Amino acid sequence: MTQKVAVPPQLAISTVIFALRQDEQGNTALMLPLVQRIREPHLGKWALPGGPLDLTEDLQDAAARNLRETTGLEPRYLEQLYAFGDPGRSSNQERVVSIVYWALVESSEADQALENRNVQWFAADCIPELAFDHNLIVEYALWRLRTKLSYSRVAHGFLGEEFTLSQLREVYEIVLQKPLDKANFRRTIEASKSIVPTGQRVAGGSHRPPQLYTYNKELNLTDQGPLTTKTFISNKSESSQK
Amino acid sequence: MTQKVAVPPQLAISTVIFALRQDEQGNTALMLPLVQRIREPHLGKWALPGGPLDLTEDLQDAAARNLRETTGLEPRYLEQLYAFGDPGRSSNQERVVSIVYWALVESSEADQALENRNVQWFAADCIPELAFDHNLIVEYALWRLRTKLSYSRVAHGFLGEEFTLSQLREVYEIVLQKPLDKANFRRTIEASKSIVPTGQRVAGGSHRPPQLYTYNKELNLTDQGPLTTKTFISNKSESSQK
DNA sequence: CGAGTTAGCGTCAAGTTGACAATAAGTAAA
DNA sequence: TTTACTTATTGTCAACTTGACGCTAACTCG
Repeated sequence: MTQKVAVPPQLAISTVIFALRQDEQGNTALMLPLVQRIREPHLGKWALPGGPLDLTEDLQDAAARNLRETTGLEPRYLEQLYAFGDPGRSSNQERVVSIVYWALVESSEADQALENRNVQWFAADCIPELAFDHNLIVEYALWRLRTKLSYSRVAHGFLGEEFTLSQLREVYEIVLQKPLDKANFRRTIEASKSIVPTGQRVAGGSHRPPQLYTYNKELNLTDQGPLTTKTFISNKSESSQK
Repeated sequence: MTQKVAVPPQLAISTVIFALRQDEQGNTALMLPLVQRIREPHLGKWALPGGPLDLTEDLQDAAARNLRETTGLEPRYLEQLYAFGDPGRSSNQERVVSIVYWALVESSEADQALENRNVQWFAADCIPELAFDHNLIVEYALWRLRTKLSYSRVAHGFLGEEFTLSQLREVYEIVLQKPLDKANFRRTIEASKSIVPTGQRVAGGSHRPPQLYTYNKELNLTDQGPLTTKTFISNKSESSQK
């Protein structure tokens, strides 16, 4: 085997950012932002946002910064996905180990996210050929999102502070790509105690006004990794006020 | 904030190795090997086996090597756990990001594992104060093992090629620390299709001879990380013959 | 006021789960 | 050889969960 490298493995952080957003046809779809590479290797190809790790920066902070820098948004949910480190996944000149995070951002904000020649949003089920092993990474992140949605309560990462059951169900339907029974969905969610009615209703629709709910902050969702890792489910109140 | 480091973050691999083994009282217990640190920082404390990443080595291979070097054993199951990278988790002099794997080794072999002044096995529920953040890591690995045992079929990582349902149930009972109903356990496992009867029985006990089973190799257990990562459920036939 | 629309509740059958009783098939003692 | 004992394996039943689906509630709009 040839000695390919003279420098130690590089460490990088990348982030798979999910949001529900309008696609070209105006339908709400699960989408993610990609950046176009402006240098070799893989110049010109689309890739996950990411970059090297700052020397004194926490891994998760780096992922959040990363997200902020490419989209201008704050994560509502952020969790480590996996560390990818195959030799040769980057190029033969250098070895890069990427610690990848996945994030959810609020849909209402995602529509105003940065977008330009270098940053573009793609529908999750319609991703072009990406640089490096990023197609694999996106696949895995998608799988994790879908799996986690089913057994955990991460869906509110897409929503604002308050939402109706229908909105919540819509999130599930779009992400899982299948229709859910209204009544059973309500039953399941209510049994999980993960939401609390605010007492307010949404007037204005030409139908019975729905209850508004908030997420139950008492409840510790499920694992987001080891416990010391700071829990990253932001509330509106923590970040900037509208 | 002070500039603490002059060199880039170091990359290390560590492994949490689980086996069922006889403890001092002769009971079978969930145990793991630790190594004593022979240099600063944390000189003298117990720590997870691990070391720096070889330049051209796959992450998972490094974990397996690691395991082999400290215990002399081959992993029967190996999966990435998490990447730990808090600045300051190692020392103020250097920053180390550890990619941690967890492994299962076969119980029958684990009893013959290497053990000396530098390597010692500890009961999982009785771990001393460890170096770095390794107590946290062990806690998390334990949580993952227990969770995964319940919804996935990793238990055979502790067993040989053939085993009886009682042996399998004993693995569950020891790891989950609670008794399980014989009949219901059988029903659940059989429904999962994860085991296949070999047709052979174990004679010799003063009771009805039990069936022997093998794991169903057709079945892809569950996620061990992204799909390209080589699946690491070794069969006896792959490694050395007894 | 009636039509249209979504919200929210109720019901039922099928499937799953936990507790536990009953039978099977060996070995060892009487 | 028969009986006692032990674990294996099968069976049953009630409680709970899940999916399918219908019905009523409460709005707006024409």
